[in-house]
Amino acid sequence: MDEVFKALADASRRSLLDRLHAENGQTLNELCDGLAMTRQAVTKHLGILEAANLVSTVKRGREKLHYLNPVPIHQIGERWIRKFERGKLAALSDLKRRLESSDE
Amino acid sequence: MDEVFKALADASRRSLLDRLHAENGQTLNELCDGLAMTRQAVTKHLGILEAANLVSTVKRGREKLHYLNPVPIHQIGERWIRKFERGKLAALSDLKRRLESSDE
DNA sequence: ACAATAGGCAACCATACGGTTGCATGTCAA
DNA sequence: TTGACATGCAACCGTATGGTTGCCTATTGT
Repeated sequence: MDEVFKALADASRRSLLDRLHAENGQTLNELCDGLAMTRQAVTKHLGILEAANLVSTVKRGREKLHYLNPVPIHQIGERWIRKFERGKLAALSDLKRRLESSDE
Repeated sequence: MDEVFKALADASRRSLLDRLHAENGQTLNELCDGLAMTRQAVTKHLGILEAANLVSTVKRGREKLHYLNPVPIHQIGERWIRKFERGKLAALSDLKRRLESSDE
């Protein structure tokens, strides 16, 4: 879980996920297109995404295809974000009440 | 958005959010209890959470009360995670198909 | 009034991180 | 077969990050 959060912390990596979401199964070079960084930098990012299980790869000849794995993202939604949604209204009214009472 | 992701990337900070979720409106010292780090370290973490708008604070006398703001968490769920859930099944079957075809 | 309590500020430190360059390896196509 | 293409590996670099220590300020209870 920690690895997933850390992987998602970087905007370049989130954008890579976006691109895979738009078109799945891209090669390294395809994913490099238009990005203002070296291929090696992208390789590292993809490595981190793969280590976090957010991306799976398949080698096809001399190419490496990258596939998005949305499961960890989904799990964060289910196991982490949902927890905070339950208490949301209560927390907000708490906060509001507290902020208002500070004017007294 | 980026600030929120970055703030959530650290396990200590997520645990602070958890503690505020369990009991809202705690002081700095209360939040320090049982944590294996200095008060100053916790202060920094809370500062990052506050900068990301995940925590709001109210000063009451010499104490500072910390309140969870679940809105950014909710937004990540809505604006970011949901996007990937839509294509989830398609992506998974894509991946499955690709993995299987690599055995051919 | 004043000691204790709650917190703030700033400098410092080690390490992690994002990125680069340079070179090596493996695969395809003519 | 050999050159071009796709990727891998490793060393290196500057900066961000998480954490510490030391000291200062403000509030409070007695």
